Amino acid sequence: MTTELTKGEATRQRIVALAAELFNQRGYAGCSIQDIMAATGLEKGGIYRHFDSKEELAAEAFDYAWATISAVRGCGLDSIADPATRLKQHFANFLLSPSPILGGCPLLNTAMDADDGNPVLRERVQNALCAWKTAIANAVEQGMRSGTFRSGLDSRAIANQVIGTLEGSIVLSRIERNDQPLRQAVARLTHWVDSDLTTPARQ
Amino acid sequence: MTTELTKGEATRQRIVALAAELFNQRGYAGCSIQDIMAATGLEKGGIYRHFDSKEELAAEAFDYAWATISAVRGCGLDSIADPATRLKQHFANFLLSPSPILGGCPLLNTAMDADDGNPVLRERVQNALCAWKTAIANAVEQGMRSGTFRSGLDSRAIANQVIGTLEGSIVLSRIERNDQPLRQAVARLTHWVDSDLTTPARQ
Amino acid sequence: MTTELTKGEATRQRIVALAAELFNQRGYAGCSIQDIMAATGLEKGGIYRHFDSKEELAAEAFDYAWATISAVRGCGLDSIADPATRLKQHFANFLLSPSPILGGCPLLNTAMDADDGNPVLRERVQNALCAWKTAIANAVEQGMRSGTFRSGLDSRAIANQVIGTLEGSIVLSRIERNDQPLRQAVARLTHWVDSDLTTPARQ
Amino acid sequence: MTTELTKGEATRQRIVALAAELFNQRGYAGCSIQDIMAATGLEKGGIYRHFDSKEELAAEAFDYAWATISAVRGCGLDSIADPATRLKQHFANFLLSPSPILGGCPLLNTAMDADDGNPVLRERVQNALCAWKTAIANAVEQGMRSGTFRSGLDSRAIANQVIGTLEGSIVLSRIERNDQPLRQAVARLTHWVDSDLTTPARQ
DNA sequence: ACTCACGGGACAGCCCGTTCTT
DNA sequence: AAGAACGGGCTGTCCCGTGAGT
Repeated sequence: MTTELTKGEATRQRIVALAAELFNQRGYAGCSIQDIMAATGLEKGGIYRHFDSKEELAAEAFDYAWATISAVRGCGLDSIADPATRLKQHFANFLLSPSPILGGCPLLNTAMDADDGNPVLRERVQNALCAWKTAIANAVEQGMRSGTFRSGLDSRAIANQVIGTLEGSIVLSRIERNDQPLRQAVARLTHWVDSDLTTPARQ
Repeated sequence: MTTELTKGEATRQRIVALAAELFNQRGYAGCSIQDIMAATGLEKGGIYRHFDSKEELAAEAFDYAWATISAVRGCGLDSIADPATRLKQHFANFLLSPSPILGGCPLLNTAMDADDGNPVLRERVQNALCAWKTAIANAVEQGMRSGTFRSGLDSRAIANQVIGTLEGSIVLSRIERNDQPLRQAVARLTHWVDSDLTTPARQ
Repeated sequence: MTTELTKGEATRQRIVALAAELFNQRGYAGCSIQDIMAATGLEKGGIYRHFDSKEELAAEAFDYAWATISAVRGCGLDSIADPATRLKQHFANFLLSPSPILGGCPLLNTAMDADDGNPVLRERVQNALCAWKTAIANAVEQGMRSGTFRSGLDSRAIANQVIGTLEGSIVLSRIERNDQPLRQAVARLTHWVDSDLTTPARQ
Repeated sequence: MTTELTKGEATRQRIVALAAELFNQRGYAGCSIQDIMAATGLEKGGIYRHFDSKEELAAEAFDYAWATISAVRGCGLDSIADPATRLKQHFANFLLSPSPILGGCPLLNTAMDADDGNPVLRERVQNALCAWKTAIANAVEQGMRSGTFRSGLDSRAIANQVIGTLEGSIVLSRIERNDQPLRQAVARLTHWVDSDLTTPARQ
């Protein structure tokens, strides 16, 4: 079932998709409307027809980028019943390459950008982070209920660990232009799920 | 023994210190020379007398910020002979608060900022990261030689893990405006040193 | 029939007209874009949209000023067939007051300003002077051909005399803030045409 | 008899002489202290030791330039008793070349420069003009008293004519980079003295 | 008597975000 | 949807005048 789009709506989505990439690479302040004009081939009026301000466009671009990358990171997870396997697949998905959105993780990038003086974006980042964290925590709790994971785990703390480790190693990989740190992080998190979280009996 | 400074040098250092804070909070593109003028109380001529360009100032500001925060994070480490204890003290130093440089970790912030189109800054970030990583890896290797740590460890991989986890949780703490993720990361890394790296015999 | 102008063209002409006055009063170096901003009520972006540089604006402003003042000095001349009468009317037009362009003669002022280091303006001044000189010389030659003036006159030399005398007395009038020198010059030139140039027979 | 100068006074006069040339060529606004530093080989402090401000230096420079060029224009005049001959020698002196002060006539240049916003300079220009005018008028009146000139002449008006014609043709010569207009003016003024001012009897 | 570092202030040209007119 | 128009901010430069040092 293909969604039918008006011509205007198609243009709007094209702008969002291209802007998402640019904002993710150069940051909010580092990417001008001019840059987006060049990428889309539209004139200024053609862009401002669809968005009231750069900030609004940036917010939509973040949502788009986050949805896109979340789809990759969550790829195939729904069909996995076992929480441990599901988590490990989630980690493995981070190595799918190349990243669908150039410039690293939109969550990270936008968080840095929006930390000062852009409350609209900041809130979206917080919501995205919260949703991600909840998804991981839910998996952990489901695992505890089902006996896959040993009981007594702090699911929110584990989610923090997972996300922190992944995002941190994404930064390292970006600085070094080398995905080794990320691969190591995925390997270690995977091993951690098996060795520390899973109930000894089942292992 | 106080270092004697010329008036100009004192002004220059004052500019660097204030600019470091501003750049760290708002990013390179998000912080204008005007902002630095306002912070220092100097006029433009008074700033550009000391620096040829904004980029040069930013580079020096990063060096200053990194040196400052490195001093905090490395506080008291020299007098600790045991590598395991030294690493754990290093982790604990991340919780010293408030951070001497507002706005989070300069390495992280500058990495995001300089990733595109500022090769000068980028190189400094890479060097800083490399130095940090080497320091941790050296501690690990020293520990392996002395028997404190079990042999066969990949010191560079461990350094990646440590730095990735710390930086990642700093991002989370910043997004949530809550230092809990960072505290959890420090706790987990500390526990990890004791449980995974240290030789079973000694434990 | 009014000429229809786009909004931008109207703004552009307004800038030129106001800048012409300011440049003529204060000189190229003595009049900043800020001054023109204040006079026009426009911001910098609104001015630089229409002109690539201050120099380009100054060149157009000179052309405008010269065209304006030339219109005054040439007022009514086309309908005068007799060269002697036409010349005398030309002189008399210099006393029309107040000058449509404040600050004296644009030719003089711009010549002083552009003499060093502004070849673009300098050339326009030279062209303007050349055109003026030619117009006067043509009148003299026409007069010689028609018998109004005695033959054997050096028309270029006469033009030099006329222009030199007029411009020189404009300077004196400006220094003294008193139009008496200019009035005397006009009177003397007028008498000179009648007594020295005109053929004795006709007088 | 050589005037004995302290070292400081010699430096001061050297500054004035060099500044006079520069100001005359580039104008007050177009000539910076930096330029004078380069010309004199002095540092800024070495210049400001002798003058409180650029304006004061400019005023002295004008006086120097005017005195210098007046000496040339008045060269040999004192020993000429006959006013007509003296005036004609005065005119001829304008063709002495090269001008001792580059950049044209300081009176003209400074008048243009100082017309707006530099009352100190403006007054000196007015005084210089007044003195010049008086000198010419005095010669005319002396000639009328002695019978060399026909009576009834308006000596001030004649002075205006003379000065206006000379200064105007200096401008033309400068614009065209050709001293022909000035030579023609001198020739015409000389002829004028003989034909119009001198008593017919004597001629 | 002079040097040189220093800082305040203005300026030119550029670019960006946004609106208004087609 | 295009694009002209405009307000505003920003960077880097220059210049003037001061003051500490030599």
